[in-house]
Amino acid sequence: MKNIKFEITHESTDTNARCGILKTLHGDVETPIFMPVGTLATVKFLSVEEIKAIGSGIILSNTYHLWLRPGSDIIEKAGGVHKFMNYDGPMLTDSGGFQVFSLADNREIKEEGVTFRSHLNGDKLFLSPEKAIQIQNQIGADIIMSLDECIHYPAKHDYVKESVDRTLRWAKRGKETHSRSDQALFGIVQGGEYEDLREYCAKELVKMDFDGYSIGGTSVGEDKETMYKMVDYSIKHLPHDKPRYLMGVGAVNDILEGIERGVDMFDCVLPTRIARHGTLITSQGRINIKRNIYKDDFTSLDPNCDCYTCQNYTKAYLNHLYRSKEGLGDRLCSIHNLRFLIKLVENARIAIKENKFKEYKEKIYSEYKFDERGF
RNA sequence: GGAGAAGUAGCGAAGUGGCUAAACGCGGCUGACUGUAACUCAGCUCCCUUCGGGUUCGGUGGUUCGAAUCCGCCCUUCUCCA
Repeated sequence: MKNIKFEITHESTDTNARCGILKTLHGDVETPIFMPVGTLATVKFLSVEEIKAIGSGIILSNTYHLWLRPGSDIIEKAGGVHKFMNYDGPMLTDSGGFQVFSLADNREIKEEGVTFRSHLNGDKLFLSPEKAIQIQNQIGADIIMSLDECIHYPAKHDYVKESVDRTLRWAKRGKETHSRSDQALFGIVQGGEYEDLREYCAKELVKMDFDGYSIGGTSVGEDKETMYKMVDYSIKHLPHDKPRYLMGVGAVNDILEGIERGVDMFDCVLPTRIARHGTLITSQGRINIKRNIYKDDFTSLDPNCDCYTCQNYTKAYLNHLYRSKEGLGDRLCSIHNLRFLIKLVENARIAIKENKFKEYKEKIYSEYKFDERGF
């Protein structure tokens, strides 16, 4: 049984952007795609029905977090993560590699794997590339990731080289461990901001022949221009006919820049996290709905948005929900932010098919007011 | 009418001679957030301001080198008894 199939349906003539279909056993996903993050087998605050209603084609979950709670055995016993959370669409799991980065205070990296201190109770945990795959086999997502080391920025060339070599050995070990033919396995390109290391890592991964390739180690503190270079350096050496996934990227301009460079998949916690913190992404830029000026603003968030929130609620009401710390606000704003990005990418697909992606990007940029840092 | 208790910044509440423009919490304002330890975190919140300065702790008059803190009187609120 073939795990996934990727078909390129259109290549834009004005940029490197392309459209495709990712066929999984839980349904087809049109690319480019933005994937909402549901770390603990839940996109925070949203029901599966709501996730589907916003047009989400595929969602993410996380190996490290599900391993700790409820435990991958429980998920396996439930019949896999799809059944566990009552979701029948495509799903992807991250390997725990990002937690090697984000829980850096509590871990030690060795050739064999990573020793963690559980962020929940301090338990000593050991995650190896084999273990990361075994857990993901138990969880049962359609697409799974190799364990990688996501490196801080900036990092010295020597260290990055050493780390990339280890990530490559981990990728190989993970691939040899992978036992489920119904799950696609992606390798992850690292290499920091160094062109030679990105190239080296990409080429070595391609030799191992993964089902798809992720670009990792971005949005870890570098400026945007550097990040785009990291993408350029990596993507250049990836096979044309395999999906490319830019991990952890979800700012409006970053998605558009990624698509322009030939990225097929994105995921990011940004839309859901900032939604919970009261920040909303609109076609005119970000707004903070908690601000006083929205207290009696009875217009909708974004006149151009077709989401449930914009169709039914006013800024004044959302402002009230946040001031009152009512969870409905977090939910409604998460729906909006996710729908905004999903729609952004849906329209990008249309533009690509018409060979007008560049024009599309420029139109978005002309309306969207970025702050001085580019968000 | 009598007996107690209390009045501190928008609110609640510490402080009971100098280290106090006054802890802390709430409320308010602003900002951050990119493969989720995040319904979180950071800053500001008497007035003018860059340093710095100016007015504060119910009112008023004292004591003291120095008072939100001690004393007198006045005002207000609460509780209990008649």
